[in-house]
Amino acid sequence: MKRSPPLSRRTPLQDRSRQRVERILDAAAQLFADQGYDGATTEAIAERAGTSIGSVYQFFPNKPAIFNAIALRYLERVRALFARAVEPSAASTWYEIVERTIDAFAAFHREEAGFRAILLNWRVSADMVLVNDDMNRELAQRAEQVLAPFVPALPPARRALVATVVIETVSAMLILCARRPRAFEDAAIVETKTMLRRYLEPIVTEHAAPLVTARSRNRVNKKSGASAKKR
Amino acid sequence: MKRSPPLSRRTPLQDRSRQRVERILDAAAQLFADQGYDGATTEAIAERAGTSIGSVYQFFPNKPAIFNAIALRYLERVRALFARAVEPSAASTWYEIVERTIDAFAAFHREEAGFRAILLNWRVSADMVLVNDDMNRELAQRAEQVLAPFVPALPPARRALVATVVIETVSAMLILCARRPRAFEDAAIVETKTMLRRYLEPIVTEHAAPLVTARSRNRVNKKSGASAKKR
Amino acid sequence: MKRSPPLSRRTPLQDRSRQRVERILDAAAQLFADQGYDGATTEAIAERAGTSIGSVYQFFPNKPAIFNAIALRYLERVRALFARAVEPSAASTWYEIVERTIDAFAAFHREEAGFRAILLNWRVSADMVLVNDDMNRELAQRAEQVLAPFVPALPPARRALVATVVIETVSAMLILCARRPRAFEDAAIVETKTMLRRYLEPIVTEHAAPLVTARSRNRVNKKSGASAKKR
Amino acid sequence: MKRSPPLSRRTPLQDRSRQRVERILDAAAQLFADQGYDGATTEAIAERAGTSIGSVYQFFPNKPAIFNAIALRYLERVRALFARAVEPSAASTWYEIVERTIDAFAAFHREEAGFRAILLNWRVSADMVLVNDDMNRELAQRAEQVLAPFVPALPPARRALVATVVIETVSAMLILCARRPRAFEDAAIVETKTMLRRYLEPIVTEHAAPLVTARSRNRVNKKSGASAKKR
DNA sequence: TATGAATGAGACTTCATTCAT
DNA sequence: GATGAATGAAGTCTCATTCAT
Repeated sequence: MKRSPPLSRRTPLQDRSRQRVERILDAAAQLFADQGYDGATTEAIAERAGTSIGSVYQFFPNKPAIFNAIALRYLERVRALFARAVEPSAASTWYEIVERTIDAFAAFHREEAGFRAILLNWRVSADMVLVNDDMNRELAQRAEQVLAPFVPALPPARRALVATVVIETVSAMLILCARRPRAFEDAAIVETKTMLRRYLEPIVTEHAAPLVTARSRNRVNKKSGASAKKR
Repeated sequence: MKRSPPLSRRTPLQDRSRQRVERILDAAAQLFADQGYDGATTEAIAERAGTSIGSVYQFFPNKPAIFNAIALRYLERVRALFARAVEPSAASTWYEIVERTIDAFAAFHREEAGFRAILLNWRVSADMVLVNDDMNRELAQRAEQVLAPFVPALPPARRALVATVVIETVSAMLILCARRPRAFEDAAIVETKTMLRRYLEPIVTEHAAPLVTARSRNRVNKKSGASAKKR
Repeated sequence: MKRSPPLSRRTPLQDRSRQRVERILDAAAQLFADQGYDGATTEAIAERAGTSIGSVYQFFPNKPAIFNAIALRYLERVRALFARAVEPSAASTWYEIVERTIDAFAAFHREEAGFRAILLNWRVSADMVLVNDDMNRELAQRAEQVLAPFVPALPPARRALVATVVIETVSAMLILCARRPRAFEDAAIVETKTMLRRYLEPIVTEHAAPLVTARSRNRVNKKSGASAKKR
Repeated sequence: MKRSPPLSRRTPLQDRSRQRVERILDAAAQLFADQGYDGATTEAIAERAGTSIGSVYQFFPNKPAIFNAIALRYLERVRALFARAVEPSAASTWYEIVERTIDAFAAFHREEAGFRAILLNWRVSADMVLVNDDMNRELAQRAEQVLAPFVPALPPARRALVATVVIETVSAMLILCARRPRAFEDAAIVETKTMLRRYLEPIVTEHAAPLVTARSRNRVNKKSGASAKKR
């Protein structure tokens, strides 16, 4: 009897809801960036999102939950960003991957004020889950996997540590750059790349393969050596 | 009543004041460490300091000022720490200095919960000054000076950048360690030292001496070596 | 579409509406009983009624209206209850009627949690009408009529007062019993009956008949059992 | 050194606090009476008390606590009222005590709007403790003690029940009177006294003493009989 | 100067009610 | 009619800061 497609009725509603949620998150991210977490009131978030405070609380139980949702949303983008940067396109040396990844993240940090806001406003207390640390942990795990083929002879524990050091270093440098003029950023990124290249090169060379022939070892040396010379 | 010699009276008074201020800062640092900045109410700080909220406001205009004062107090200790670690005792290679400094800071981070609290609770907004960034900036400047004799041929701009990268890297790793089990810390410090050694070694080697062979001099001269010599 | 005979269509519609209203009232009564008036949200009422909040507001202009409707619904049942209890079946003495009525109401109170909820949640403010007071007022009027034949000589004003006192007393005792263990209830009802018998007996005896001889009046005064027997 | 009497400093503070608390309770009682419990906002209470909302929350953790405090304050007065009414002044018959008590409570109900507000605004939910029921329970216990000497042969359980019935009856009648014109009240009180006299008289007579001589029984009879005749 | 009661702006949150679909 | 997302007024409560004693 009520055969009219329920989806055609539901879907726009759900779409509107989703849009509303997105608008709330956008507004909150902007305000967190402009005023800091504390400075952004839930009322102001609702207003900037063009909705009512009641609607905000329909979707989020409290303010930290909004923060968490933004962080989660950025985590998705960060995952995609990372996946794209490290995807094994032809002829990628390990250092090309490192460079590409750093550049991609630098651009992301530079363009996404909301992302910087999340990184800068994270608190130990206040019900905030999934933050800086967690994001970096996940990235480090993915970096491990990317690193693995290049250093098959490296013990997993050390490999995890190396990945963590790399990720944390890049993260720290990018957060630092957010507080410095643009000119600094460019130079700092170059420097960071240099540091990581010099750090990783011996590791890759030494653990390139559990048993390597002279030929393959040479090949490896030439490869990384060449890219290293470029800078 | 106000007849007694002002000095003999003043001094104990000032002493008492100073003690009170110290007690307030100690209490606040502990509470910031335990509950976070927001979680620590001014009332709680006063109570733990064994004084009244009114007295707290006699010495500090507002809550961020307390935070800043703690940061400032730690800055003094950090300065001393750094000065001791880098002081040119006989036969110190550049790498020995780096290691000593890292070890000293690692111990400081480990033992001073209040210091960690300052680093972890710092906010962009909220009138908080002179933390993390500013401290690191100052440390970087001092590191530059320490570095200088080892790399006389390094252009000052690059030297500043290198110092900044080193300081920020160490800082980031120590903050990371604050959130990880102790076992991680030991390994991570070793790794960090390795990274910095590999990063700095070529820099020191290449810009080691003001007097170089003609060939190397030529290469150096082409690239800002002159300005380094003047100094 | 609106071609079908209005009546045949109307009736099921109205039936459905009526059912929906009943379900809403049932749900609300239960929730008022369980959570109190304030604790029962309109949303929860709609949900328990298996309908939507919008539909609730199709039938009731606001929350107090729901409360009032429940009260009204119970008033109907209370009327029927009272009517049945006092109906002049053969050989009813006035006291038998009193007892029967008390027993009937006690059972009703005991079994109808929703009814107790109405009595306990009624407020002076908040647009609540027709509860407790109004219900008791109406019952008192009916009680007057029941009482009348037994005390034809009692001035109407006093008769109204007596009826009110009786009704309010029973009402108070039953509400009290709602908060006490069952054992208390049984004893309290016996006691209440005793009190009302002793209270009413002299009244009935004294005003038994509009015209009495001096002799009969004297006789009656000595012992009121006679009047009871007469009926 | 700081020998100045601390009490002279403290006491006025405590006095002011106490006064403030009293003012808050007065204001709240008035508002509960005027607007009902829900209608009285904590803000309005603070304003009428000539203080700030913050101060209100310094003394009371939440709104129900204010209600409870008022109830408690009235409980004290009710205790005093009851104690005075029943105190064994010379030549008090049991019925004189009943009458005096009812009159005292009637006056209290009539004059204390705040007390009526408490009785009318009590809720099942909402953290309200010590209410109507509890107050009546306590009064019933005291009434038991008052009753005891007059009915030494009455089993304690029945005595408790009788006391409860009496207290609840009076309570119900006085609450009823609060909603009726003054003229009604006067008549209703007379009627209530009559009912209670008729109810209690046989009880007192029958259980006056476990073993009584003819003389003492006569005395008792004359006593209660006399007072009964007065009305 | 020390105290802590008092202040009150403003935060978060709830829920009765409306209204577009 | 039915639905339930959206609304926003209004509530309770916290806590940094002030100020009279």
